[in-house]
Amino acid sequence: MKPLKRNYYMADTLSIARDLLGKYLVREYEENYLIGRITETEAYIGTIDKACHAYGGKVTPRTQTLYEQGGMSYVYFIYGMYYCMNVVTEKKGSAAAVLIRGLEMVKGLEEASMLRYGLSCQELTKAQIKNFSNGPGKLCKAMAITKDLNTVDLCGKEFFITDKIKGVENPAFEIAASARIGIDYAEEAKDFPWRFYIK
DNA sequence: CTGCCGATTTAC
DNA sequence: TAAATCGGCAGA
Repeated sequence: MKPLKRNYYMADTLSIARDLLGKYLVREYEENYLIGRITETEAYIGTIDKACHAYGGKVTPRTQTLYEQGGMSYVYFIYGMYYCMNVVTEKKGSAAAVLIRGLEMVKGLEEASMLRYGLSCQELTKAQIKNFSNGPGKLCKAMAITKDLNTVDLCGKEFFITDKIKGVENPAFEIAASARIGIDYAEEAKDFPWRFYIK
């Protein structure tokens, strides 16, 4: 497994958000690998986007990570109980990122199932399987992604994204776009078609 | 220090 | 449809 390199993340944020679909988020966790295929993303671009935490150049302890160079992780805590994981994009000083909103687990199922539901994967209902990691908070729970993984360099070996996993097929897919979820407060930005997902 | 709000999820 | 649950942030 070869992590995507730094230059991959220094590009245009919308292009990266689309291109991350079908790639694999890899997390080394207690001697195992938890791996999920990315199925849904959203772009956030501070300069022009009222939904971005760093809109208008806002700097706070939390948003500092968004100004890092592309390829860093941005993990934040939300609604008192969930984490969301982003990939920081563009050059240092530019606040932009891609939120990972959906995964299809391809490795580490048993461990992920314990993390997500406290159950062995054999015990899961159809509904639980369907809802396993199809949301930003859910996938962070399934992969044990917490604030400890904020501002981690995804060009490292323990937590990264790659385009191929040995023994795992890369199915063809079509990309769809839509408005982003859960940002009704963001005025004109709420309609930007910056959500991308595999049909 | 106080009070409101949130890039969500789940239960009712 | 609404509760859960608490850190982040702005304003006093």
